[in-house]
Amino acid sequence: MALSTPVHLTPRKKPRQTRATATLDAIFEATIQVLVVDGPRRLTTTRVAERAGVSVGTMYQYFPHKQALFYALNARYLDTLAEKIESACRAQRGAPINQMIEALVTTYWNAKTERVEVTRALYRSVVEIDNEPLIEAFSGRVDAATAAMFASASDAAFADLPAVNLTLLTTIFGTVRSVFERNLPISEGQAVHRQLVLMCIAYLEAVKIPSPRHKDGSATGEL
Amino acid sequence: MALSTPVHLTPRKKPRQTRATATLDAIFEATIQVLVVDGPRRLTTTRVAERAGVSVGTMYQYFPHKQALFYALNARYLDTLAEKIESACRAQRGAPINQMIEALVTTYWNAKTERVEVTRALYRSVVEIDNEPLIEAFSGRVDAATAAMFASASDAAFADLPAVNLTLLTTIFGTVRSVFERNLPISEGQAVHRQLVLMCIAYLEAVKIPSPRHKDGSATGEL
DNA sequence: ACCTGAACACCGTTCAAGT
DNA sequence: ACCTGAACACCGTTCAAGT
Repeated sequence: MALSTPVHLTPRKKPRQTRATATLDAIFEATIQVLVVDGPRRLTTTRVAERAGVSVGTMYQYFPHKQALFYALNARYLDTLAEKIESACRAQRGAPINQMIEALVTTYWNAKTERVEVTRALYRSVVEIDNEPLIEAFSGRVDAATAAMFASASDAAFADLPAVNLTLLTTIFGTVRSVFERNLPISEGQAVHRQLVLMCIAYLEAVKIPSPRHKDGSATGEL
Repeated sequence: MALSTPVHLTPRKKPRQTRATATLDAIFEATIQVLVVDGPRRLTTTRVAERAGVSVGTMYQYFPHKQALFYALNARYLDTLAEKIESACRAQRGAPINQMIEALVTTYWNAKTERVEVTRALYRSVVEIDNEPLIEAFSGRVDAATAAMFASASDAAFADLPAVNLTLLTTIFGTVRSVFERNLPISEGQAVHRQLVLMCIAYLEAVKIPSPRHKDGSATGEL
């Protein structure tokens, strides 16, 4: 289930003693703090080490370079996020499609807005790393989870499920990111959140092939 | 019309001689090239200067620091992009809403995919700078242009135009960014493009207050 | 098995000197 | 009015020495 990682970005060692585990946690925590307070550009290895209460040398025992630190941080974060989405999708199996969308958007939204500064810091830290493998692994997991969910919808089917699935995910993830990038106030963010749900529902309504037990027979899927 | 810029990010001087103008152009061009070829992390001031055929000192006559270089590059880019959107919106005044959406999405899409590597490089360079003022200025211009366009639609009106407008822009911009971030192949990108148009149209259909001369009277705006 | 921190290479930035 | 490039401070990374 863990995200795959290219060799050159792998942590140098796994901690074997409790002292080492504590050190690793301290380094991660310090990285987030420095990222949030000083921003990615002023994050120096010395500063992170200082804040974590270890020497620079120690950091380099666990991470071959600064990049690897950001990489590991994002891997951790995306792993947790993918798990949340997977579990939400599992919980929605067989539900009506509108409820699925509502659950998906809200799960993602809440995960991102839970700790706004951390999310923003991570969005910005991503640029420092070659994050394609991370994004790919994350996308693969989420694609699979949501596709399975949509396929199980009680009131709709889709002529080209992969395309619909990809469009929905790209739209939802992108919209949330856009809200962060524009630094929208919470109230406007919430408005966009609600509108986004409406938008996804309207889209699905337009492209779905209604299943027999559903009354509405308005639109046919045109892909 | 130009984007406003905080003092500390302003170029130090405007070129007064033709030689200086050529130097500035060379620096911008070199920056893009290094960005595309080596990536933002390996972009050093020396390397840009070398590629531009000037000394480091010359660069620092025009830009007080590396950040300012990225900033100016993005300002230029966003200025051109805003102009394209504004002109597309002007051309659509009074048109039916579906055609507006098609034009808006396609204008933005084409501008971003015209030179894919440059777009990607700029997306990545943004993290190095404090780009909030840039995004704000750009968003302000585009918000105004699209809001005016939608308000002039021949076949629809909206109960809460600002919310609809914000949602559409956030969604379109975010989706395009997402496509780049996921590194989707062109064919899938095009598929998402088409679906995105469908999605926006379905959304507008759901929230619009139809104007009398339009035949369809299905949905009422629910904001 | 894990930690330290001085030492080295390289990059951002400056400024006295040039045309 | 514009350009040069050696010089300086600082940051990423290493490694010999410590517990």
